[in-house]
Amino acid sequence: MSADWKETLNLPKTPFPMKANLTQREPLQLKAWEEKGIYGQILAAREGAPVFSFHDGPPYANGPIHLGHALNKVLKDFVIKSKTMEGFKVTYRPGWDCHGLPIELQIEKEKGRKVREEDVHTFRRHCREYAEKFIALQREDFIRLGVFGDWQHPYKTMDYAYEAATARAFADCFLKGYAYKGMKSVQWCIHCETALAEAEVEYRDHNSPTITVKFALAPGQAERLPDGLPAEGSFAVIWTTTPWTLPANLAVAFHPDFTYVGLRCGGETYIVAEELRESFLKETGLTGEVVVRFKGARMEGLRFRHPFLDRDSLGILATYVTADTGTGCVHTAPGHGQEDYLSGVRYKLPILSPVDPRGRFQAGVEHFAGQNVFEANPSVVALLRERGALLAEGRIDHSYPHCWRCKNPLIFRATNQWFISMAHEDLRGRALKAIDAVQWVPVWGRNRIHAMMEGRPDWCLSRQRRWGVPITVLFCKGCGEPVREPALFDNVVAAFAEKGAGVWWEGDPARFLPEGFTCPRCGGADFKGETDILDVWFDSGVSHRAILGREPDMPWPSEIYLEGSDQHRGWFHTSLLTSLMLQGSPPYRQVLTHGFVLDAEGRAMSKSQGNVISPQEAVKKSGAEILRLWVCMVDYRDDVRFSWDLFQRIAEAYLKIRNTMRYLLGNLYDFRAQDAVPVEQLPELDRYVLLLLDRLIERVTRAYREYAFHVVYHELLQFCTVTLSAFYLDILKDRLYCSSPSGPERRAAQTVLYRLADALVRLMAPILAFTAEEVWGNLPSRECPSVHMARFPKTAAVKEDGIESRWEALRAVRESVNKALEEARQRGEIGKSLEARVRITPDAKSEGLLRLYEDQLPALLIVSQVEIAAQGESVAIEILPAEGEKCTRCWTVTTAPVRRDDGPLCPRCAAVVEGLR
RNA sequence: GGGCCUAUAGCUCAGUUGGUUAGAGCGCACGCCUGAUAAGCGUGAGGUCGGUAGUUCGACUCUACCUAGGCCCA
Repeated sequence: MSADWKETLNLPKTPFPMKANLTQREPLQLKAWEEKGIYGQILAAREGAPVFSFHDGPPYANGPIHLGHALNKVLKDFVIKSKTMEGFKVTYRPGWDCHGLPIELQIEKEKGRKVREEDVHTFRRHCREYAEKFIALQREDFIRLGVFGDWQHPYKTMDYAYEAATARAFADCFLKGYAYKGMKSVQWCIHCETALAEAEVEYRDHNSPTITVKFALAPGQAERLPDGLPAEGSFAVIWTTTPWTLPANLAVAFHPDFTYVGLRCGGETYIVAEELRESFLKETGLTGEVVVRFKGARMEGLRFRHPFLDRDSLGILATYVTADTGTGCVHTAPGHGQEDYLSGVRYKLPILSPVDPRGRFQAGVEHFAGQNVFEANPSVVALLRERGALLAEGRIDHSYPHCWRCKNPLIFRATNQWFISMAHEDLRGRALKAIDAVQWVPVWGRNRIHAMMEGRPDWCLSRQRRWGVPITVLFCKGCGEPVREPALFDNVVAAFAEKGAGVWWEGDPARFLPEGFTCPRCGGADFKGETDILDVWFDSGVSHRAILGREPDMPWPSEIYLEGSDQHRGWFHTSLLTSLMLQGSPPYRQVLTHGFVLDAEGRAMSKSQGNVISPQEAVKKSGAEILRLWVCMVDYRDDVRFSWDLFQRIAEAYLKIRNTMRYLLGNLYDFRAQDAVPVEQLPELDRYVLLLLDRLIERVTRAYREYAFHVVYHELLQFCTVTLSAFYLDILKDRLYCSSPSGPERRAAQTVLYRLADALVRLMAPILAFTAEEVWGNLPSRECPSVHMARFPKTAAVKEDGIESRWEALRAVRESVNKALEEARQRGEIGKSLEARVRITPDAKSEGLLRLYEDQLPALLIVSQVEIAAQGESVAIEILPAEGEKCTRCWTVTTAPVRRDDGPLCPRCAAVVEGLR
């Protein structure tokens, strides 16, 4: 009768649960962290350490966070936690972007149109409260993800101190000569009498007149014309749906690469794009033949006569000219169209827009003064007909911009706006140079932002809005000159810092001028305040100035900016510009970008597609840890996919890592640091595994340094599954369970397990922030209260010649034996591998190795017996039933059983049991 | 329409300067174990490397075009 030997085995024991129960456990962990002030403790633990300056890009304080936010903040947390574990002191002060149109629109939506009548202070208070509400909401969600930072003191662009810093930054740009006031064409509602932002424009169908108009070639250009184009009686023919913009016409645009033709119709020659010749003839009912062909590029610089005004219209080139409608010659009024405006700027044309805010032509406009522009359309057509310039007219239904509020059609109107000049002090050139001084990850980010910087127009800073930082400029009422008195700005900034930017609208802003100030230009003493506010991109673009360099732990510049790749146009871009204006060099040394979160099919998530998954759902389902692991696993430099299927897979991978850690802990319940066996006394297998651990540490810490977090994931998981679970730990079971509890064999194994647990928990801590802490608390001993205060593990620098190649060969043998065992198992000859006896016939190459390790092979292969046969031609493996009797304690089959009343034991177990008495 | 980018097994990733039968983990299938047990182990099946054309003795790797998708513009 065999006894129950289980009592005599050292089976794993641990309070560390197999089931993670993350959704319940994480909130408790967060609470514990909060109670002991983990973030402050970490910083305290790094007192005196080198500082790694990290600056947070502020998300917009609107709406709950989505997966993109989660991706961004978790990546930042990886950086912060890993840099901290590298030994740096890393302060993380999160921020929020609070001003701007989206919040204004939300307030108008929530409170109705009446808020538009409210005074600016009440309105701004609504906006402020709205932003606060979402900051609180988003903050909770970010904290829930396990992101450490100074959540009690985030920066907000609406903080009084921040608003003051923004105003200071603008003032400096202005005083340095970068900011100027100029004209720009914007979408304008003549009913609401306001400029509209892109988000406020709705496209709906509209019925418009269409007219085909000829512009005569101005005289005296014969030598510049393409051969065959008559100097007299030639016309460029334009087509437009907005006749009323003709009084503002200043140019005719041609596509440089299109082929144009001169069409002889009666006595006149009409210039149209060749591709549109047929539709032109059809539209006008004319017949004609081609007399000349030339490229559009030939038209540049030619002059045409305005059809009813006494001025010329310039021939210009533009690649936005299309060949699907019209004539290929495009009527260009820089004051009445976005593209027209850009062309106007390029060709230095005036930005003519002789229309008042209510949509009426201004007094000086010949023929149409005082008329509403839409109502003026027929008058313009009539005048064209009268002058013989009208070749055709008709009507068209097309998509046209409308005001989202009053639903009326919009017009493009040039208005006065503040700009940052890209040319002043060679800002553009310096920006392009600065881009090359920054390290862009991935590298293509450099080309992306470089192209954007190269092609961008001057930065329009003005917004005709209320929720933002005012442009604090005063103009002399006498001569219109803006005041450049530094004391004005000092006063404004001081007032903002104390009471917020809202004070600009309290009373006369001229009160900020020094006593008795008069206009240096005309001596005037009356001043008028600017009413525009700053573009929100200016707010966030000066965050480096507002936040960095004010305390020693957050020096300027930031080591790194880390945001989505859309920020090449956004925050990276504006921050670079402000920094060059204010500091002369970039605000960051390195810029990392991540891609966007897509659905399972690789499509963008959108409400209309109904494929949106929220981080809140994910956290609720499986816990923040799994979401963090998702962020870690994917290569964020490209777009990343998210699906529940994938999420499930990650949860399983998590369990693998968790269980591996649990197993390590479970075998350390009776181990203390002083029980450790010196490395040189460890069995070779153990030393080999420590060597593999060294390799892992090297690879993982390098991956962290390179921000290649997906490599961390794969390395850790690979190590847990392949090296530990399937190899080392499986082999170790016998030694751990069956040896004498405090004997050298078991203590050696435990020494390694402890090293493994200690190293792995540190390596995974930046990613698995919750689980690592849980493991840390279950280690036999720890050097600090939190794993997040600890450092990354050091390699033990195990150096042993040949150990690796020998063990790789042994593992190859193990693989072959496993195959053979499986075959035997399939044949029903054996069940578990301990029932087997393995006969290996070595070849010349392997014999030495096998004989050298002969006595270790049964343990290594987890079989009962191994026999090395005489050398053969090639390696052969035979599986036979093990000979002898099964040890009732360790289940190996032994040929030398020790017979006892309570069943046979193998000699090892007999000795151990004896020792236990 | 333009700029930048992506495309390797069902999923997440490796694939060095172009050089043998393209790798791993997960998942899946089948089996073992029942002393990590809502665990552990083993074996196996999965890929015309998005498509087409080219350069080359040779292309997942280089070039062009195309397709699908992403971000930013227009």
